[in-house]
Amino acid sequence: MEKIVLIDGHSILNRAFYGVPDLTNSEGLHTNAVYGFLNIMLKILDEEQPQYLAVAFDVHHPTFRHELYGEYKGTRKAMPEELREQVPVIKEVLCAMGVCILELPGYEADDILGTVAKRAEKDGLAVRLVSGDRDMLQLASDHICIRIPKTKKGVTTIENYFAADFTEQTGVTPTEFIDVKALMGDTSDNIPGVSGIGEKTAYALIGQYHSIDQVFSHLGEIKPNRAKNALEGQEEIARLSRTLAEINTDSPVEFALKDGRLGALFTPAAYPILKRLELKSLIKKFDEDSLDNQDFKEKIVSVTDWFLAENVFEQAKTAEQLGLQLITEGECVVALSLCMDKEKVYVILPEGFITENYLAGQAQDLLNGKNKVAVLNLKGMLPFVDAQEDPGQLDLGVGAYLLNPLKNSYDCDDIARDYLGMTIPSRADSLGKATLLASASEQPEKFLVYAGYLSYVAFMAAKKMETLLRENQAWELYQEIELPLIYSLYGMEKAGIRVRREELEDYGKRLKVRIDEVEQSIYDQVGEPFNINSPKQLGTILFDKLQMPHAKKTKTGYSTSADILEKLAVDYPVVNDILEYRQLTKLNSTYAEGLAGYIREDGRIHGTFNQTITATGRISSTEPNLQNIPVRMELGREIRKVFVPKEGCLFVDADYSQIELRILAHMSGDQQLIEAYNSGQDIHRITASQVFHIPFDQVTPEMRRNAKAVNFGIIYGISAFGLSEDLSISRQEALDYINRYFETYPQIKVFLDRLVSEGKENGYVSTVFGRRRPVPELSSSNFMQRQFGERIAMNAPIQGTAADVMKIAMVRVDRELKRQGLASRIVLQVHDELLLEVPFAEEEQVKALVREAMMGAARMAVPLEIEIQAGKSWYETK
DNA sequence: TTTGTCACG
DNA sequence: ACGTACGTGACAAAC
Repeated sequence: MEKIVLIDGHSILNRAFYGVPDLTNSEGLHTNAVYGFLNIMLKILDEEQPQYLAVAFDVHHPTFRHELYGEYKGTRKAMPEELREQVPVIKEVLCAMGVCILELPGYEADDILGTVAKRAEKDGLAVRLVSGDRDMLQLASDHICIRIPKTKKGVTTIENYFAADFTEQTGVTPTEFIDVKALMGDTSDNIPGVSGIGEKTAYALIGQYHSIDQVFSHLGEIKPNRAKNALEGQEEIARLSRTLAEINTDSPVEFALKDGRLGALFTPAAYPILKRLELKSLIKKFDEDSLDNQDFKEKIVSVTDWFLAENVFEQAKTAEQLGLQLITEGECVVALSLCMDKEKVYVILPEGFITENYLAGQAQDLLNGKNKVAVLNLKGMLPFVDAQEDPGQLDLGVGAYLLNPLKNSYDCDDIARDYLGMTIPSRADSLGKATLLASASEQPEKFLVYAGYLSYVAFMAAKKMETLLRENQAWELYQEIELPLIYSLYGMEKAGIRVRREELEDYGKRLKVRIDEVEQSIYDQVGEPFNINSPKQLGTILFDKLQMPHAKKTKTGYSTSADILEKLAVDYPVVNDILEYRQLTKLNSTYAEGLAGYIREDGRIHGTFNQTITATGRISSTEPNLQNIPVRMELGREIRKVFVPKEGCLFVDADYSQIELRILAHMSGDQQLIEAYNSGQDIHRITASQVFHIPFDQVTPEMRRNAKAVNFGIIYGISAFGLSEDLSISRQEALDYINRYFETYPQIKVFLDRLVSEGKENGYVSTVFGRRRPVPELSSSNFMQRQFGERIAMNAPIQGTAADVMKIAMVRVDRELKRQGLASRIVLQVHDELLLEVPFAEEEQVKALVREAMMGAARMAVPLEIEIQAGKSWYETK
């Protein structure tokens, strides 16, 4: 028997929207409903293996039901914007997949589905009708099965109803269900029903009399009296309700079975759409070979002959513009990809006389040459080439980051999609999990496509990127800050930082001794051993077994975070031990053991500094993260003793003092705050004195602490809730603080309001140096999201300007070190702090140089103060 | 792979 | 009624 699957489009989209957690692609487009819809559809198709498929949608148009009954709502219910925007998207996807879409003005999807289902049943097909809406159940029969997906905790189960299943469960037949609904009404569709008759009574009546007609014919004998009275005189309204509730199975829908013939869903047309939606698990289902890279393959010239390679490089040196990527892995050069016109791409492989060094040398010459060279990832090439920064170098990854810092990657396929409108396979699409080296030898064809695209995309996107950067007032930012910064960051990575391995191990051993003690003590106090690091187990022990009061819950269970535990610690001594245990195991796993794994042969840790991660313009640090080495607690701070300069050197550590608050003063132009800074006094104390109208020398430590928290709050995009949490005060008190603050510094209020309205108007906010951060949250229909957007709009320009200033300072420090011929070098940047490794003899010179470079990085309405300290370890520089 | 927690600015 | 301070990354546990 052949089979057709019919899907109620809006209903399933709706189910998916509420069942799948919020999901957006990097353009800020919501995709959760589309994703959930496709998953449900694929699951059903997989189970049913039908020959035919159609999806019905409502059209925004009054239906015959509205004509009958003006109050009828049906499907024209309010839809959140996040869902509404996904309606055209799912249609686009289905279209591209070749799925038949049915729409009929004047009829609802239900009617289309009912009509097609009945026709198909008559033609002898098995019918599977997929909907989230129980109204559909009236269509169930021996051959029509209604399937209702339910999502609980992310798991989708599907309830199935043939006519018999339905009757068994409800006691009425599917057709009788229409009459049930007519009596009880439906508030969501606004079907009136008979007032006074609820669900129970409706089922009972129809179960007994089988139809509205019969109910009213036997009105006299109906019990209880309450029901009888309710029904009296309501025959007309009941019949109207029945007409509204009944699905029309004879609507003029044009559908021939062959229109619904199911073909391959993962078509080349669907590929770019799912790519843009960034639905990774679905993209995986595309068969790579069926996708069309044919045109591109014809452009690729694979070069393994030295003479040919020489010839190509000779040509490249005279090309005005070229795309280049040295493809490397570990210490190896895997290939060089080179493109100088849109018709040809060279992939040059190390083989015979073409050595890895030769390729690196050629890449170096091209980077240092006169031509404009576009690359996807300059920092990745620097370990292999000795290149100098040059205005002709365009790093597309960094460029794309400046144009939109919210993306989660800036790989070749991202650049191709966003700047060339091209859909090309990602590395994983082409090569899977294989290494580059393995791919080059084991799947050379696929490797050539991957490698070829790298320089091709760089070449093709370069002009567009430069134009866009100029249009966005980001060109100067790129040229003056980000490009030279690539070299600074590489310098830090290459330098690394020396770590005393043995002392780190000793530190770890000391931790472990104490961990064992505390662990045992916790088990003794609680009465049983358990995994203290498991929030779930810990929650059970504390809040179920020991019956401690649980203030907050996360979505999966009790919250056991430090701020909750700290409140409990007053009454339950064991909680203190748990907090200590947490602290100790954190230090041990992340720092003692974690860092040890990164120490290289040279006794140093060479982390990675990422330039294209953060939304605000800061850099980030990974493998390991050297920007979150403990400092606030003494025990953690001890770790800094193992970070030491090399022999003959000391550390010079310089940090900006309150750079963000100073930037706030500058950007807002608030006279009061500017004067406060120019007075040179303790800023939080002045704030306290001015906000609370207290003489400066009468400010108590508590007042100062509160003022400091308010200052922080302002920078984070103030909210009464956040401040109240931070200070453990009431919302009202927090609000009073904020109001007083704004009375004291009125220009700051004006400034922050301006940032929000600017963000709403432009869709982005900017730093002093023109770095932009889009704030799509500001146009969300969700109140929380919008509020979040407002905080972002207030914070990003401040945090981002501070990041800009620090980047400028780093570039200035590097240039001065070089100009003055010094051997000192920056080894770490921690947002407002620079750590330099300095030969003894250079200490004073470097201190002066760094001070000048950092303080002079930007001209502001308030001085940029720095604190500078030298020491024999990072620990000593505080 | 996601969640909770916690280290930093 | 909702459920929040801004920006990161690593680890262990749970899914």
